[in-house]
Amino acid sequence: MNLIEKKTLSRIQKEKRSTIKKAALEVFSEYGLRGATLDKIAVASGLTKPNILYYYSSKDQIYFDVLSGLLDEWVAPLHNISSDGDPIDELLGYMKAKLKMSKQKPQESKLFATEILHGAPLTQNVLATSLKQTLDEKVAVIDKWIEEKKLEYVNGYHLFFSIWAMTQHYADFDIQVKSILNQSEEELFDDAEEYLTSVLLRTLSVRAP
Amino acid sequence: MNLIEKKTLSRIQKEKRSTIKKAALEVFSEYGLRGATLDKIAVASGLTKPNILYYYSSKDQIYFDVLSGLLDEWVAPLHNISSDGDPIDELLGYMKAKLKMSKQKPQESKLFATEILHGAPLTQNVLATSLKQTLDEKVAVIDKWIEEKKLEYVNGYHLFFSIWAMTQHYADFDIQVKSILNQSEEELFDDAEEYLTSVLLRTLSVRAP
DNA sequence: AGAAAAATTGTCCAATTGGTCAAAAAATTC
DNA sequence: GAATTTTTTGACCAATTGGACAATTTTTCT
Repeated sequence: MNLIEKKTLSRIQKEKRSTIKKAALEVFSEYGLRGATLDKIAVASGLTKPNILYYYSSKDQIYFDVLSGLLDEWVAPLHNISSDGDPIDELLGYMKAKLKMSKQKPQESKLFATEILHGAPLTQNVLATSLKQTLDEKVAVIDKWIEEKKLEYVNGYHLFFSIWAMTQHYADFDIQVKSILNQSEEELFDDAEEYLTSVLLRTLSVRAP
Repeated sequence: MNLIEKKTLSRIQKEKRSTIKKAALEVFSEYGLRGATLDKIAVASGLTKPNILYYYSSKDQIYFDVLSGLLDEWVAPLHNISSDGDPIDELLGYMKAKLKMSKQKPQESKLFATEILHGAPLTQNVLATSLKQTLDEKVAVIDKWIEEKKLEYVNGYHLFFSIWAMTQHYADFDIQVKSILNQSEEELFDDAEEYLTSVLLRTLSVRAP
């Protein structure tokens, strides 16, 4: 019986797949696709290697499944940007949601970063279609706000790029950040939020001198 | 004869090591340390595998050498920030220098990013000492500028983090950026520079509303 | 309970990989 | 130009790795 094609998964199947995915996220985010081994995933999950291969047909399949589950979650906060709201509130809220994800889900952020960094072999499709479409919509919202004089002019695409870059930096490069700042994670992210809020506020609400 | 301990390298040694490093940078930046293989480096360099191992005692040694050469280059622009100059000119200049590096040396940026992302096994020392020291100095310069009222208050550390994040994003995540924007590299980096200049100008020169 | 299906595992295999080594080839030195 | 040193390479090896598979155990269904 091919598990992949089956529609309803049993309790055990759901549990074990979830266990495997959780362990795989740990291992993949630390070592990348090629650096991760089935043995490491086996140890991390408490299962045997053949048992893992009973639930997934290959290492690549596990990687693909983990990453797929991640993509939606990663793009989700974008959908919460409402064209009806106050532009600055909406964009500040988006930044804060992204920063929160960096704090609470650094492994996911790192896995995603590694994937893109190494050429997005599995996700290039999604990036060029689904993500692009969603982002185009949100940039259109920004352009509309600008036209309605609710927002100073700003390049929408690069605005989103910079929000992604600045917020994810605290997850992806945490080692660097923490080796420079000797703070608790709480302090660090509080300072980061204060700084990013300030940057965004100034960028969005003031005409360039 | 142990090449590592020899002080003067022959012409051939210099050439071959340089060839190997160049090829290794390509391979390491695309696949990471663990994903890169000696065979790939051999093909990319046009040398045989044992010949590579004649010049470097191990794959890790090559990686270490490539990364070491990179670190200085990567931190270098920081040194050009002069406390005598105009704060905004100095920081804008720094941002532009970093953005230029992202455009011209994406492989180096990606290799560095991968290293940090995966826990900086070889560079954590340098980060915590040399980089931290240099950055501390430059943050002190910023704090001095603020005290002298030449600059509005800004968190110096997070300012640098955000400059790093925003500029390196265009190299490290180029696949994502390019799958969203269908522009030539020239246009893309021109727009990026314009946007980042605007963000930085507004961040540095205007009191938050 | 007993049959059938699903889950688990020990054992094994072929491919890849980092690295060795002795011999050959090329360059350098005298 | 012969001797010596340096460079290059083909052949090889041991370890790791992704994965196959048959046998066993556990769960599910009637």
